[in-house]
Amino acid sequence: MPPKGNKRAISPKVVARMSRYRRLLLNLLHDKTEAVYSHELARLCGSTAPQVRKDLVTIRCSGCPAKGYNVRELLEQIQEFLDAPDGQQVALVGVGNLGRAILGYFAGRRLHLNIAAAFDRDPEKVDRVVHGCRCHHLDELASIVREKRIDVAILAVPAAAAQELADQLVLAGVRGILNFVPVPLRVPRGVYVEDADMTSSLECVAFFAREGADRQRNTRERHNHTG
Amino acid sequence: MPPKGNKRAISPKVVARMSRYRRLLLNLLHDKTEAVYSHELARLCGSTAPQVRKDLVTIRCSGCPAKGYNVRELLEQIQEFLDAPDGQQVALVGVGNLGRAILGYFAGRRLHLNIAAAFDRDPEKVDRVVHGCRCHHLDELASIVREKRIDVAILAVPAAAAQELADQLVLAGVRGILNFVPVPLRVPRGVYVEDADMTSSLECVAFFAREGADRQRNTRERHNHTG
DNA sequence: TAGATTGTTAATCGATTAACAATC
DNA sequence: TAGATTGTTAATCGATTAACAATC
Repeated sequence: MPPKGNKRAISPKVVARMSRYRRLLLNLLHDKTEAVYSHELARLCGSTAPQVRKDLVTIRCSGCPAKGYNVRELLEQIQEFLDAPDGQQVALVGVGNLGRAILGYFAGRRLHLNIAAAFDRDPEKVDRVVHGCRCHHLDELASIVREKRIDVAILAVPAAAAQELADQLVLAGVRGILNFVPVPLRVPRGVYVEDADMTSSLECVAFFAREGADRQRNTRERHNHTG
Repeated sequence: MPPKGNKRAISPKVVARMSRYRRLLLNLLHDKTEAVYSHELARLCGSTAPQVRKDLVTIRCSGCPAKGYNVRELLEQIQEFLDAPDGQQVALVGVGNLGRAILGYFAGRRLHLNIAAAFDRDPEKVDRVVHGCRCHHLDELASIVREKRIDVAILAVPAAAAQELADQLVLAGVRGILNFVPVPLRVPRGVYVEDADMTSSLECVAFFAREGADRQRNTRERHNHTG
């Protein structure tokens, strides 16, 4: 029995969809579109109209039957839902091939998330600046995480070091980890881990490429009769 | 109503878990462990014993109450389930920061999946070899995909080019796409797409780091009373 | 008003979890 | 036999989907 509390629980899937709605709404705003219907948003993000409406109700957004949803209003409410008022600081742990690519990837984007520090054990990397982010030695992890009030971490280290570093991160105050290491992390309650295991994902794609199964989203396409 | 057919459908989640079991079993084999119980596997991969047993039943693996599951046998059956008999060829489309990191990541691993070719539009990258993989011009995509019998693709290109390239890939015979581009791809039925949207994942982690929600897996920890 | 959309409430679907007989 | 595990069958849970009254 989950505690439920006074608010209904938000599932990771809902948050991920919010993130996608935000991106689409930014595009629509850029195109000076003033209002959207749920079925338009659904088409743009590969979902369904009822799903979109339900998501928007979840975060107390409302539209009107005549015009749909006001893009600017919707965007503001989704931002308010997704973003911390003062932004959030992120640490990258592990500056190998993948770590550097991740830095480069996020450096280009204007997120409310800021990669405030990177960490590695390799002296070659320490004190260098990669894609605008300073790399520190792992020894400084706890102090810098505390100092910069970092509460999110991206873990991209060798498998053998993953659990130990996760423990250190949690001890230092990190409450969420995006885990690129193909190792299941054990974390205390209250800490959120999302696995981004590329090997597992690729093997899954290969399996269905071979076996020819559809994922559910494709099945839904039938309902989006547009044009 | 999904067609169901004569075999029960396999869900992506099951396949992803199989991939994780495989990795753990390889470790166990390396340690010369001969047999495992479901609860040991469950602990190692952050799942539950009934879940593991059900998964193994799904692919017709059986264990015996006295010894659990034979590691070597289990591994063989999971390999048979996951891997194509003759291997599968993969194309990487987009050799930017992320693309190169992906190449480096998979180059180190011995998978039954082989990244057979990379593609980019940039003349600077064409004909270069990155992490052991030759980079071709996008113009050659269709011919090389057909020639090398590639049926899986990793998409890591700018958002604006994603849909067009996905269309080309599908036309050339690709049946599965691992999509790192934060754009929903429209593909015909029978083509499987898995989204690996890092921005969305990171925003999700940041949200729960702030809101302090547990993911379900953490809740399950209570059942694994070990030691 | 008529047509289309919103947002709620109920129904369906699937996956996870629990319970238990069979097995070693 | 006794204790623990396997694998099945039933129950629970949550999320998605459908149905419909309210709204513009």
